[in-house]
Amino acid sequence: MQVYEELQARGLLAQVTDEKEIREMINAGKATFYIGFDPTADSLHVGHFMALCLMKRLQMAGNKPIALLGGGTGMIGDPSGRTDMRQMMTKETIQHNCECFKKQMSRFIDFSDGRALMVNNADWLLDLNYVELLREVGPHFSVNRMLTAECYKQRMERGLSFLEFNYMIMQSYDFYALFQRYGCNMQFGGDDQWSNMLGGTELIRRKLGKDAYAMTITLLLNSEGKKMGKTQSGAVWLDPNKTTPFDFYQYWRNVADADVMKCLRMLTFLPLEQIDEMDHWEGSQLNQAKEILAYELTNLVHGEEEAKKAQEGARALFGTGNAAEMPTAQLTQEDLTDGGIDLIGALVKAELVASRSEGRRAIEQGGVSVDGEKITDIKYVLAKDELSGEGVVIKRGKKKFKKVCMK
RNA sequence: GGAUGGAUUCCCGAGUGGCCAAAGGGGACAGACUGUAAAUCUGCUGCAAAUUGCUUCGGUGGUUCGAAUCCACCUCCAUCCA
Repeated sequence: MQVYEELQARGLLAQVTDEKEIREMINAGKATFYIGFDPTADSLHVGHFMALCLMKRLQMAGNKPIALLGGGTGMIGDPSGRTDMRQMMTKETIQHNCECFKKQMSRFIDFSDGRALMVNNADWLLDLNYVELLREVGPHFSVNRMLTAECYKQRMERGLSFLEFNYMIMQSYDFYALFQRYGCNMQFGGDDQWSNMLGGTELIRRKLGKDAYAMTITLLLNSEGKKMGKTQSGAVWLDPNKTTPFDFYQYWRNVADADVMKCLRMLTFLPLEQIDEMDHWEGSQLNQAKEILAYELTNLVHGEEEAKKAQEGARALFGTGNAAEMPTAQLTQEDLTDGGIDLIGALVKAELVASRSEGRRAIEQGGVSVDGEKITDIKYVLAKDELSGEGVVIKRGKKKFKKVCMK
């Protein structure tokens, strides 16, 4: 099975400009393609991860990837699919974020010996002269048409600033610039980028009379139609300091039944035959599939060692097993009063609850246990000698827990 | 620039002088049931030294015994006109 067919079988492809041409080109390994990453945060998240995987798959098939950092487009902010305006970021933040992205990307993509490129659109966008740019590309964009673009739809109701309206033009200009500089003839991106990407192929055709292609990846939505990779507290990050490998593992371990197979197909590098075998699994057997999914992804993002640790820790908590790899919170002498700490305080210190009020509620509702024993007394105190050595395991709800011990 | 409407807690949204930490819904969290799933039911959802106290209703000042609510100014947003 060739790469295009594989992408298709995995359900990754959403829209393409010219199926036949693209299929031939990437199967033959002749494409130079780019994917843009706007530095909106100091870590990549799951959405980016999908794009990186795609990049890797295509690189393995002999195509040449260009990772484009949006140091310039980040100055504007992509309004696609958003209902509110993005916070404007300072140049320093953008610079910092670009550095972080760079480090993380190098883990996935082989940039050695020119097998892949990493460029920053700040290099050409920031020096553009307004009037020159207007004369150069302005005539090729129809405002009427831009306004009908899907990516602006939501914003037509709530307001769209001129700044953001220009995002499409910047992205189009990127493609045009990359085409000329590096012979980049294809652009990939999330499906929400479709109209922005078409802007680029259009511009290249009008300016240079040449063909360029665009292809989008299906957005990873759960069965409720929401973007996956988001939790109530924000995105699931690839940076272990922002989302611990254990939490990362748990996120995937906990996906809904309806979403497991889709995630395995779209996100992992497991052979399709193996995934197809799991396809008929049902009921509680799906838990195995979830474990595989969680392990595979944690392995890809954080490495084998972390993946194993996370799996161990999870098994220890939910079944019987070695508790050695549990996330731990350490207390210092200062946290203690009269040689102990009250349970509410310990919950707060271990970051299992956000405030003492929340901790109190959790205990009152029977959601807290210490070393497997449910505690309903809000005045419960942990003595110092309980905490020394191995410490105790405090569990809040079904899935949140921490080992608490003295430093 | 002009006219009108608006800004309330995580989100939507009621409240137009004391009965308001603020209805209702969503989400989140916890419990029951389960398979670390979904659905359902129940509880809960500002903070704390917790039958009480403190801080919240875009911002600043004012009126009042008392302000989310009234007044003034400011900021931002939407719609229409230019």
